[in-house]
Amino acid sequence: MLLSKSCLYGVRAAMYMATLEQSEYVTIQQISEKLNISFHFLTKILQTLTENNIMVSYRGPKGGVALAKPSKDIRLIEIVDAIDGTHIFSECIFGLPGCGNMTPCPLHGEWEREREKIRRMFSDTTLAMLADKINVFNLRISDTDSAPINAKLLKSLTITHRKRK
Amino acid sequence: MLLSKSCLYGVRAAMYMATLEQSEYVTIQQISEKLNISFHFLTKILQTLTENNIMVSYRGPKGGVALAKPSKDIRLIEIVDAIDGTHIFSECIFGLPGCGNMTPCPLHGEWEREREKIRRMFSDTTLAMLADKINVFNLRISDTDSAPINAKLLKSLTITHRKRK
DNA sequence: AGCATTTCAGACTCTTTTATCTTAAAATAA
DNA sequence: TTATTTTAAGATAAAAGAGTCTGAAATGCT
Repeated sequence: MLLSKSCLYGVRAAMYMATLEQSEYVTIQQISEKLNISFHFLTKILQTLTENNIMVSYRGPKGGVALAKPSKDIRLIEIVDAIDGTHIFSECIFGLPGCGNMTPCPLHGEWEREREKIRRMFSDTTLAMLADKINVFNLRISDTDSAPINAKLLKSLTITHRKRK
Repeated sequence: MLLSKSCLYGVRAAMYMATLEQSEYVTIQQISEKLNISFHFLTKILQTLTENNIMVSYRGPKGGVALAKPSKDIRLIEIVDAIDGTHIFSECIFGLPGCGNMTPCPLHGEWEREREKIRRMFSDTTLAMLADKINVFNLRISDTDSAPINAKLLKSLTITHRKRK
């Protein structure tokens, strides 16, 4: 698994909040129920995101968490970096410490290119983009509800979105 | 980490054996010392590879393990599939079960493309190719010995190898 | 002020992965 | 046969990841 479970939960929570697109606080309880994630576990994860200024939190009644910035200004890579760390995208594919341009492993160059593409995928994607897709196509974000969609329609969007870059 | 430690160790051991390119058995003891991997742990990993017909083993004096086929006929993907399983390259990036073309997650299309490229990287690479690189450029395969190389020279090889496809 | 609500902080448990240790089994050579 | 070398197999231990629980701190409401 490329991303840890904590990271996946954090991303999914952030996507959910982006789909609401409201300036009010949402309780972690609500998010955990909607996404079918353990409340206490999610609490810990979202704490990390508030520490990293991706979310803001407020205690007490009417409290909860909210995105710290408009969803169009939050990129997936910020969340991944905050929770799983930046090393994912600098690590040797064979786990060799010190693998780099000067002392490369046999697949260093190839993997460097691939992991850079993945990183770009994460940094090219904003929460707003994801939220749009989720709303327009009723895409799945939880592991419980299924959301059968118009696959052909989605494909066309995906390609368009790619070409724009 | 994309690949488990077991998988990394298995790949490194296979690469090492490919650099020797001899038809005789190599003891796991020797491999573990050369690559600085726990002997008993490596033994278990290589057992998996013999079960999957990637290596053959022989007990007793003069025994050890050997590649089951010429190194040019063994592709990296075989080792990865044998140890970490094939699910790596079919998994949803957000870990959502059932994510697919009919019920996709918001990044399904993008990730499907990337993971397919990674899989291709593994299936395009044979042990012989890796062994060649290691021998010619004295590349590192262990975490102990460092092997400073001619970076510019390597880069040219890497690009050539890419263009051939 | 007192109470209910909600995040925060830390300790704790459970599970999986990683690693080690011990003994058995197989093959070889003397 | 017997000693030796080596993989096979299983039990156990350590570390990391995933998840749970409890109490404290902050906030709003009555």
